[in-house]
Amino acid sequence: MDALHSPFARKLGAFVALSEKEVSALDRMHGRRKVFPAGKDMVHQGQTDQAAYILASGWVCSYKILADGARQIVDFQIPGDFLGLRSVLFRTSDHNIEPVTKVEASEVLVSDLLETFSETPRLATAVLWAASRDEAMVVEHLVSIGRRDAKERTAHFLLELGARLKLVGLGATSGYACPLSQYLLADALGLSAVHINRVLRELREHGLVTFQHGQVEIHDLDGLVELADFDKTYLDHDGPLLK
Amino acid sequence: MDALHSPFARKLGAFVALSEKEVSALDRMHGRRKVFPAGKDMVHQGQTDQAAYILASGWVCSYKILADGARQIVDFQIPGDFLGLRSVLFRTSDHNIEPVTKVEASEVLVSDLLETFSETPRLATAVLWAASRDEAMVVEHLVSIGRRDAKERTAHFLLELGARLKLVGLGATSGYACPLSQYLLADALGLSAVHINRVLRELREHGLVTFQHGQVEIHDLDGLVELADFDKTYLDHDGPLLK
DNA sequence: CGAAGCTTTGATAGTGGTCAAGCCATGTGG
DNA sequence: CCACATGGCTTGACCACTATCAAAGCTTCG
Repeated sequence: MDALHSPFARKLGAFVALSEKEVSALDRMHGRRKVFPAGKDMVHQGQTDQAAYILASGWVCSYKILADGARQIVDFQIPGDFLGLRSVLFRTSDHNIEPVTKVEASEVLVSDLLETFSETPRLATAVLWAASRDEAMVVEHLVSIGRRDAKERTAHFLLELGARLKLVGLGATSGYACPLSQYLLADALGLSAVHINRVLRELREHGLVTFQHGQVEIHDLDGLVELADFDKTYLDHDGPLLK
Repeated sequence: MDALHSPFARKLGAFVALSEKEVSALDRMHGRRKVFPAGKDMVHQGQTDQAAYILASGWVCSYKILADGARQIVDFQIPGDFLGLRSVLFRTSDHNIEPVTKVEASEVLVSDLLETFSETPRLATAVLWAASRDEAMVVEHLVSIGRRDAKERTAHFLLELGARLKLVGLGATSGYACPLSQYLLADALGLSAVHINRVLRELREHGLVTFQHGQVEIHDLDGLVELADFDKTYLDHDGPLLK
């Protein structure tokens, strides 16, 4: 597989223009490749010593369960995303990770990671840039749940997901394939599955987006962006930010 | 001032047992001290090149404003907390920072920070540990807003704040001084100020907590912890985790 | 073919928002 | 020293958004 077309390289390439040397350093960072079946937790709350992974294919979600059984999904990870970078460095995991689909992921050893960073510092910048973007997304997610109503929140979510997928070559501004059930959407957006269903219908009836049969089709990008108060700079990644 | 009693040293000391050498290295990291008046933004969304600070006294909040004027507070920072660590390293700030009270903060130069880290690596561990805890708190905040009702959410918030304050010597498990208005609480918890008021009354009437005249008094810790589904390990920091 | 999971829709109810008004404390200016 | 303005707190009335409960249709899969 051409490394430049691996989701991870594509994503980092959007931040930092990568030389051949850097791309091959990226490759060497990947350890053993593992496969996880859908639905069976990869990591549990309180688990220690788990590895870090780079997602090669498939989607996973990170979530927490409350005492009353309610679940809140904090984030989804898609191909090219890092998994458990922070928990491997500093703490036992404080959340669960579950594959949404069948997942392929490369294990990353901390030692390899650090070595790569010291040899090719621009990669360190790129990885930290990506991590920082992930964090900003959690914050945006918090804002969404706190201050946007169900329709705005759903619109924002679908737009953001689209932007992320486009970055790794898995989607276009016109739409993308999305394996999430309405239950998963509900747990991510802090809503009930029933209500998500109604909201999706409304968005569809207003000619904004369609989400059916695992496919998101964006029919009115500007309308969605306005509804969601979406930061368009997320969408405009024509070239690397750092040459 | 005895450095061990500075909030920042106290906080890091809860993670890593600090030697005298490390404490003095911490001191040297502090740059010029600045004072900010309450209510006037220190940092705006989109601003670049702002400095990082360590809060010496006073409280600040980090927030975002939506197009319709709604505000979501992402986090409060209290003495001993780092401010803008991440945005100074990687990006223009994507949120605003406003002092809740008059604030004193020491500027931290990235160069000094990195130098300190390479000379006393255990401090790097401690700082990153603290940063990682802050991130975990944002996630917990997300979970709260997404899946806890107003009463649980408020209880959780007051407990967490208490735990954080205790860590830097500004509170006890029985209560603490808290300069937040009900409007600020509302914007942090994703509720309206009116509703916050009702919730606080309920919590008071149930004999759980009192929050009046800038003072939080915890009357029934166990009851609160159970109501909020609060992770008690936050509370139990008798000694450093890393000797 | 039956089971299981996901989607869809209706009916009902509750949590929390909005609007409005009054109260209290503080601070400022006359 | 009083009058007024300001900002925060408190309460009531009303209503909207979203949850919950229930049931039915659709797919997928063994």
